[in-house]
Amino acid sequence: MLYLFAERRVYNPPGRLRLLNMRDRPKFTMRDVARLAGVSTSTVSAVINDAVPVTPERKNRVLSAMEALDYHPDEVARSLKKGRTKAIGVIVPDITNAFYPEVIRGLEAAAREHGYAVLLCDSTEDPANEHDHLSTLFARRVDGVILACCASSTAYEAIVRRRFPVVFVDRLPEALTEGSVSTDNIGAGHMATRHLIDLGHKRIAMLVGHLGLSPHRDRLEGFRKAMQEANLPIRDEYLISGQVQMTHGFDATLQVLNLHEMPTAIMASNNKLLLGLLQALNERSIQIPKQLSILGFDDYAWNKYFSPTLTAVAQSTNEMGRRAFELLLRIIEREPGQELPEKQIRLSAELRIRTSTAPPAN
Amino acid sequence: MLYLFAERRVYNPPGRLRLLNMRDRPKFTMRDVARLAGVSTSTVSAVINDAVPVTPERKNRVLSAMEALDYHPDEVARSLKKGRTKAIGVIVPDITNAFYPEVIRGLEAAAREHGYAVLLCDSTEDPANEHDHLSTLFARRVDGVILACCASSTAYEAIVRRRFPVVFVDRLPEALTEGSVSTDNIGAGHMATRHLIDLGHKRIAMLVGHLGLSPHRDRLEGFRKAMQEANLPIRDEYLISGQVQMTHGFDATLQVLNLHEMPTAIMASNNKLLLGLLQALNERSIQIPKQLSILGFDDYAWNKYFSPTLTAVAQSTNEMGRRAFELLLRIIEREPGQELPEKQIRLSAELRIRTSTAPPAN
DNA sequence: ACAAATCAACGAAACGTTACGATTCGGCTC
DNA sequence: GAGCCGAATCGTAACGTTTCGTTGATTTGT
Repeated sequence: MLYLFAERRVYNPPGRLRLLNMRDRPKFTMRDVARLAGVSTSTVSAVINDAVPVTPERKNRVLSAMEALDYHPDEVARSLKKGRTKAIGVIVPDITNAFYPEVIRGLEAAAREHGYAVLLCDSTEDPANEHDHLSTLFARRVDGVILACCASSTAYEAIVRRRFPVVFVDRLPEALTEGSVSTDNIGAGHMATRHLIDLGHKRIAMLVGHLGLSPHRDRLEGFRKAMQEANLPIRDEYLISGQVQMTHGFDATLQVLNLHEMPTAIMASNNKLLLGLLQALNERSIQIPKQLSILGFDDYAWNKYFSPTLTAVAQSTNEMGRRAFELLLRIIEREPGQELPEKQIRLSAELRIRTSTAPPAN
Repeated sequence: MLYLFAERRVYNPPGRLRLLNMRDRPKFTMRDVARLAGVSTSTVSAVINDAVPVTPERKNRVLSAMEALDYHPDEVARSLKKGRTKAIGVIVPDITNAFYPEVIRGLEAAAREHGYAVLLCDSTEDPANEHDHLSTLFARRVDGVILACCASSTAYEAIVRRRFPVVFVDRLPEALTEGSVSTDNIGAGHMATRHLIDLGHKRIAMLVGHLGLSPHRDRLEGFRKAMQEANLPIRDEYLISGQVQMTHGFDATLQVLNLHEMPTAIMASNNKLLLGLLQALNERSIQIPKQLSILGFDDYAWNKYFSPTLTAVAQSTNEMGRRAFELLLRIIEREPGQELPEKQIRLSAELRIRTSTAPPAN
């Protein structure tokens, strides 16, 4: 029997050279370490993964052999063998929107603490890109995905169909049954509106953003709730929905300003719409907050340096990222039967009152 | 001989079950596709990689078998076999600095066009983190690395020692011999200073940032050059260096304002220092540009909405990312002997003049 | 008509790990 | 001293691909 295996060598096609794919310096493998330490590869593996006990003497021999050869286990081979890559995919709709880098920072730190790598994808608000990214992430066998989906996303079905570990952040698909972490946007919208109502505003407009995106839909719902509670009329011409970029904020603002009864306050449902709003008001030389109060969602360092300083609803971006990863990890590691204690996590927002909101003029 | 191999089966330890590591639905492999299509796995491989010719009839059989099983090649196995992962690592010092997401967007788009995935790492300006990230990227066998290094980085030696494909972006290590893409920061500093000089400023201060970082060092050099050309004195007390965050900008500004002969203009060497500068001026109620002109590096959408609007030097962030990837790709794919036509790429910056700079008061 | 060349397809080894059954070796009990 | 046990170690198959030498079948050249 030993003979038999020895014989196998004979069938190595002769004259085949072992080609190194490394550019120059040969990389060492477990086999080299094993040879140098005078043990089997299994022992080296045992030392690396320290699951199985190894006597201290041998362990040291292996360790110093690893040291001597500057050996580092090949994660690719390990992934193939284990069926786990220790990598996750993250898809965001627009990495130049300052909101997402903050989420990513939290997420990446948490991932790294657990030895996970992050594959970053930017869908540029295009469902086709999102779909492509998802395919390549699947092909690369990531252990899970964190997804802030874009409008008309088809990702949800694709993922659920495959029962792939996923956590949605910020933007959630409708009829969600998977894990998610998001801001309590209904509460946030309510809180923001309530602030304006408390100041005495009755005619409040909102640059709603895209109704196909859950944060915007929810903030609108919060707005409606607050208005109804205060018995204030909700006027359709004050609610401008559409897209989420700066130019849309600009156009929407002009549309509102051209109404023959102008609102006394305008809220913008994200930071890019807010910039468009500011641009339009600038152009029309409208004074804030004398003529008009304004309020935004998403709060960044520079909001404090606009003139006037901007009242805004701040989200816990860093925590959102961190919690999203932690939830994903639990989903990845759970046993088949096991259910999760909490799947839909909602983070509360915080209103930061500055000088862009004030009681209305009249 | 055939016998011999047939015999091997016998030595399969009996009773060993093939464990699926998939959660539920079994994933299909090339073998399944081959069986269904009635061809060998090599033929399936040939179809997938279409390097070797395959007759149309078989090709179609394979294709429809792939379709039927919803088969997607396992990139992990492919990577192991090929010794190439089609993945690159990107290390940035601070992803919440709006500069880097813009670079990343360009980079990621270019990478995706070439089928490369991006492993994102944030070193949070800490060389120890940077070093860790580099190790895990090596272990994961990425094909190359794009690196914006942090101060006191030790990455350079580690990479050069291993002869690992790398492109530095934005922040370059000293004595660089590897590929790089960066802004012509000397030119940018010169251009910015020149603009202030042309307006009539003679006493110009600069929040220099960190002298261990090439962009800051270079912008200072540009400043010096412009001052010398104009025969203006360079006063040490007007050049405050140190760290690069907002608080440092704030402190540095106060330091300058407390001098008994104040400058008539201040430049901030990055966007975070600029925010600190604004905060300090706000606090001291100093009017811009009446009492003081200010100018920043890095230009973002919101710079247009500060009051006054901010004059700034804009960099080609997107292009920086794209070019960095393209250069890295050439390095990865080059043959051992071959040299590269251009290794150190410098992108020119653009001065955007707005209302925060004006002739000095007196 | 036959050797040589071309071509598509196949089979098996190999990439660098891990998993797991088999083996070895003390130490213990009776 | 035979028999047994557990712990440490070993050897090999397997993960899912690609690579490449080999094999027939078909075409080409003379």
